[in-house]
This record gives sequence, structure tokens and C-alpha cells, in this order.
Amino acid sequence: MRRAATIKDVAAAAGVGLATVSRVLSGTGSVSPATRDRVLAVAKELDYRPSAIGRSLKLQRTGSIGLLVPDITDPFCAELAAGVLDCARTLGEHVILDVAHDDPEREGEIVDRLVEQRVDGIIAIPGSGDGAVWRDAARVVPVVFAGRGLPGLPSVVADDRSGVRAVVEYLVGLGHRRVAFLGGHVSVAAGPEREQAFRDTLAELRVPVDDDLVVRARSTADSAFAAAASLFQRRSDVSAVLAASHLLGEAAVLAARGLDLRVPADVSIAMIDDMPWAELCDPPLTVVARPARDMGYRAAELLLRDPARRERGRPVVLATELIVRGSCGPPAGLPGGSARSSRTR
Amino acid sequence: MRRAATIKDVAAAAGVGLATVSRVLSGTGSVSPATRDRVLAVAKELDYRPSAIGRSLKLQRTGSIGLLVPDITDPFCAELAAGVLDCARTLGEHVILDVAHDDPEREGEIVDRLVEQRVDGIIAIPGSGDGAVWRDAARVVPVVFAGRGLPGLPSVVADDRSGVRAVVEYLVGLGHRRVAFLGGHVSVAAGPEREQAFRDTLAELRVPVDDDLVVRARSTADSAFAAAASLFQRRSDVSAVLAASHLLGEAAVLAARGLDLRVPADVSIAMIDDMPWAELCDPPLTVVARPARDMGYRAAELLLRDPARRERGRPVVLATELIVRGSCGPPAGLPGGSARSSRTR
DNA sequence: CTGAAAGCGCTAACAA
DNA sequence: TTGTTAGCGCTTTCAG
Repeated sequence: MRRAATIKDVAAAAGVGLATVSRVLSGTGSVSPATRDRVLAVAKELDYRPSAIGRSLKLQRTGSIGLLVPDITDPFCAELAAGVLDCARTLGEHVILDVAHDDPEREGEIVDRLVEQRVDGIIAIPGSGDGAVWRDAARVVPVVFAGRGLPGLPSVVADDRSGVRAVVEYLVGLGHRRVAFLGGHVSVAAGPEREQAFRDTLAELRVPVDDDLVVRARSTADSAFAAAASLFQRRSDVSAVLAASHLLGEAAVLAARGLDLRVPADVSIAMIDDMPWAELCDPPLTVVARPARDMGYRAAELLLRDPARRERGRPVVLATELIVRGSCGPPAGLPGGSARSSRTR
Repeated sequence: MRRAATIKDVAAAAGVGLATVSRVLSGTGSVSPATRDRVLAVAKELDYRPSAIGRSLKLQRTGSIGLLVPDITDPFCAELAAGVLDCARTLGEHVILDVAHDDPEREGEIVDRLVEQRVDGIIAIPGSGDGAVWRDAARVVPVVFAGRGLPGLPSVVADDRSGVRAVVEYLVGLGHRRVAFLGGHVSVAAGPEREQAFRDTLAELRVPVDDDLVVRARSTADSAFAAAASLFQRRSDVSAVLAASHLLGEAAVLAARGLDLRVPADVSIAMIDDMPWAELCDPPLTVVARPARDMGYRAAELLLRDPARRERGRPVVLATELIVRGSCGPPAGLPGGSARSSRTR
């Protein structure tokens, strides 16, 4: 691993000027086939690798973007990251990944370092902070948000309202009247919008909203579990629960199991965000899926090849999908018999 | 977003020389408090951000490392990546992430691009290729492997043999004699080592190895499911199965469910690699956990701050842990009654 | 078609 | 303590 060959070495060895080598390797300008071949041969001989740093310095663009997520082990984040990587690859960009763990201060530090690296832009799933960090950042470097938007800044988000509406309609259609909402300030977007959509849809369907059935957990697994368990215990009459995030859904499943509630015979469970484990659950969980991968892909696209649209800052909204599996059935005591036997799939 | 201020701008505005500004900002050398403050003030005023490209060019090191995994949406890879990010952060390094989808050609391309970026090193979970790509790569840039090693090159791996031994001993201790092994060429390391360890342990325990119970799937979910299902159907006498990867474990769970086999009453299931869903399964799955996060952390450490040890190329081996949950019990018809009632947890 | 030279932003001798 | 200067590897006018 000795000193790597530079363009100068190649030029010398090929007996030509620096510029010629540059032209050959970047395909710009015109060179006689003869010298061209010679340069190429020498370059291979020397195992020459053009230095991206030299080029970046000259060109004033690095060909890399920053990707900032709360937590790469969260399947939603990972899936979205995969989308970003897909797109970046087709566009020949590198992706510098970092995680902020929902800490605004850390988000700030990371953005600063990314700016020093002169990334061409940043894609971020913002944490639950107030967005001050991001408004500052967006003044210095192009930023596109994914999964969760910030007013006035470009973003790619899912149509949460429609998603919530679809699942609530489904639940009510099944005959449920006492539907609980398990919400909270969970980092990956379970803000107040979903709760509002829940309330609105119930109102539209003329089902009374029982405030006691709307519970909010903090963003730890323990808090989520406690909230779910206490809900089930306090109100044995709930026949269905919508969990606003996968953490909350996990809590609901575990709490129901802990209390020996059968799903969906005793209680139906649905959650927002599809996870690999949702299919492995018994019964498999009915979910509202956000197109995480697409969101990542589109965000990268918006950032890298659609500056005009990005400037306008209006969010790109992607459709969600209601995936009906086996965790929801008619409420107990309703015609239709055992909910289990009416599993959609 | 106009042209960013350079060190020259700062120097001019503060009425000092370039070097002085550089000294102040990098903390090197000595400067009078007076000028120091002035420079700092001007820098803040101009919102000056030192350019990492300029510095990299001069210093001949970029402060970033490459991280190459087969698939970032795989929980094992994601967890390992999180470990790498942790360590990189404490060392002030950036991480350029890319995915190769177990394609050697693509691994090669990515390595080339990473080399052009002049990363300080590369951490990789290699795909199932023959390692030629990596032997070449290691000649040009420091490489550390994680999760799966390559002979002669530095790596951080788990003690698979001990892990397999532990779970097989556990199964046999429970009374199982017809233990199946569900293996295959799965991308994230389910090579022949695990199968060999399985055979060896059974032999040690004087349990006959039935070749018909050792099945290999290809690395698709379909193939895994087919392998598991056909195993269960062909041999209704298997009382326990060890799945060599999480994909295979998933297949075993699904196949058992599809055939209405009760776990663990009819069949016990254990798998290698702990996944979030293993706890959500019903019953929760007994697993051999590899310390994915630690492996990532240690790999980064080895790469960045232990060049001497790295050079030696001997693998760092981390312990696995047998996590006993509820998916394994005594074989049917053995004293101990319903396996279900004897759940460990 | 080709080469010489300037300069991207920064750091580190070296001089003062 | 401070400023001047060279040069990291590359692209790109501008001459020839």
C-alpha cells in the first residue's frame, strides 16, 4: 500500500501533459486515439485511481449527500435508507449516513459536519425537535425531508390522514364502536396529525369519540407497553385499537398477550407502518403501510435532480396502503361469529 | 446560499495571514489571545465553515470510512452498522454507506469508488462470493471484515461454533434425538461452518446424525419456506429444528404454522441470530444471538485505532449467547408433559 | 490535438 | 507571535 499514483505520474510515464491525461480519463475534449490508448495503458499499469478529493476541490461539488435518520436499526428508517441508496447509486452519488437518536443537538452537530464535508445536499428524517436546527440548515445546504415534513421546507411524506381514515373505516365497517387510539410522541412520526385524523374519521362516521380511549405514550418501549396494558385493563370494553406506530403496535400485541386477550376474538389490533414481524405475528397484523423505500427514493430524486420543484417546498405526498391480515375481526358478540373464522386472509 | 466564505476571506476580514486563521481554528501552534478572539469573531460573523475537502487534500486523509453491507434493511446488518456509526462518531469519522446485495461485481465497483474517495478504510460484511474482490481491495486500502471473515484478512466475527454447540446441547438436553438442521447459502453468513458445528456437536453427544434431516435452501425466502415445509412433511418424526439464519428461522415458523404444527408441543424451533420479531412470535423464539452491534463497533475500532493488530490479520472472535425463550420444549411423548407448560420463560 | 499554468481551500515549513 | 509560500490532485482556460 505505497503512495498512490497521481495524474502527474501518469502524465510523466506516458510522456504527455497533465491536461491530456485529464481529458482522456474524464472523456472531455478530444485526444488522438494513439495517445488515448497510451494514457489508458499507463494508467492501468500504474493502477491509477483518480482522486475524488482533488476533483471535488476543483469542481466545487463532492458527489455525496448526507442521510440523517433517528436510528438505522428502525426498520422504517432502514427501508427508507435503502431507497435513498438505490437512487443515489443510479445517480452516482455517495451517501454519508449518520444517526441522531432524536436529539436536536446531535442533529445540529451532524449537519455542521456534513456541511464541512461539502455534501451536495442532505436527506433527513427529522426528530421530534422544533425544527429550528433544520430551518438553519436549509439556509446553508439543500435539504429534503422524508417521512416527516417541516412546514415550508421540501419533503416527501405519506398520506397519513388517508391511511388513518382507511383503517378506521375498515374497523368501523367491521362493527366496532369502541375503538381506541394508542398514540404518542414517537420519534419516527406519530405526531398529533394521526390522532386528529382518527378523531375526524370517527366523527365523519358518526361514531362518538371517547377521549378516555385516546391514550398517549412516551417514546420508550416501556411507556408504550404500560399505556397499552393499562388501557386494556381500564376499559375491557374496547373492541379494537389502532396503534399509531410500530413501537406502539408491538406494545399492544404484547399487552394483549400478557392479559390473555385473544386477537381478534377479544380485541382487534391494527397499526401504522408495516414491519417484517407483522406478518410473523399470530395472527398476522393488519397495518397501514407507508411506502418507506419509495419515500427515500423520491426524496433523493427531489434533492438531486429536481432543484426547481424542491425550491417550491411543497411536500410530495405518497399514498399509503391498508394491508388487511388477520388481526382484525368483528367485535365479540356480533353476528359473524368467531372473528377468527372471518379472517380476511 | 451564496458562495461560502473561505479561510482567505476570514484572513482578509480579520486583517491577518492565512496561517494565523488556520492556527486559530485548528488549535495548533500559538496565537495571541487578542488576534485569536478577532479571528473567531470574524469567522462567526462570516459563518465560516472550514472545508473538509481542502483539508483532506492537504492532509492526505479524509476522516471517512466506507461501510459495505449486503442489505441495510436486514436487521443484522443494520445493527452492525449502528455499532460502526457509534464508534466512528466517537472517533470523529464519517461513514459512507453502500449496499452490494450479495453481488461480487457490485462489491468491486463500490470498493473502487470508495478508493477514489480516498476513504481511510473499509468495513465490510462480505457477500457469498469467493473473496477475490476483497483480496484485491485489501492491497489498496485497509479492510476489516465483520460478521463473516476471509482467511488471512482481519475480521471481527462471532463464535458460531460455540453458539451452535450451545443450542444443540440444549436441544439434546431437552431430550431431542431427531434434530433437523435447516441451512443454506444465505448471504449473511450461513455457510458450511454452522452445519459442520451441528454435525460435530451431535457426534460429541453420541446422537446419530441423520443426513436426511440436514437440508439446504437457497437464499430466497421461497426456497427457504419450501425446504422447511418439505422437511416437516417428509419427516413427521423430527422433534426439533435448528434454523441457521433468521431467514431460515422465519421459514420454519411459517411452515410449522402452515402445517398446523404446534410449537413447541409438536416441534421445537431454534434459530441463529436474534431478531426483533423473535420476541414477538408466539411462542417467542429461542435463538443464538450474535453481538451484531459490538461486532460493528469492534470492527471500526480495529480499523481506525489498532493498525498493528489489524495487520496481523487474526480474527477477533466474539461470544454468542443462547437466549432461551419459549419455542423449545421436550419432544412429544416424553416425561415432562405438554412442552408448552414447561416453557423456560 | 496538446501543453503550460492558474487556482480550488487548506496546512505546515520556514522566515521574520 | 505572525506572515509568506509551496503544494496536496485535479480541471480548465488559453496558447501553441
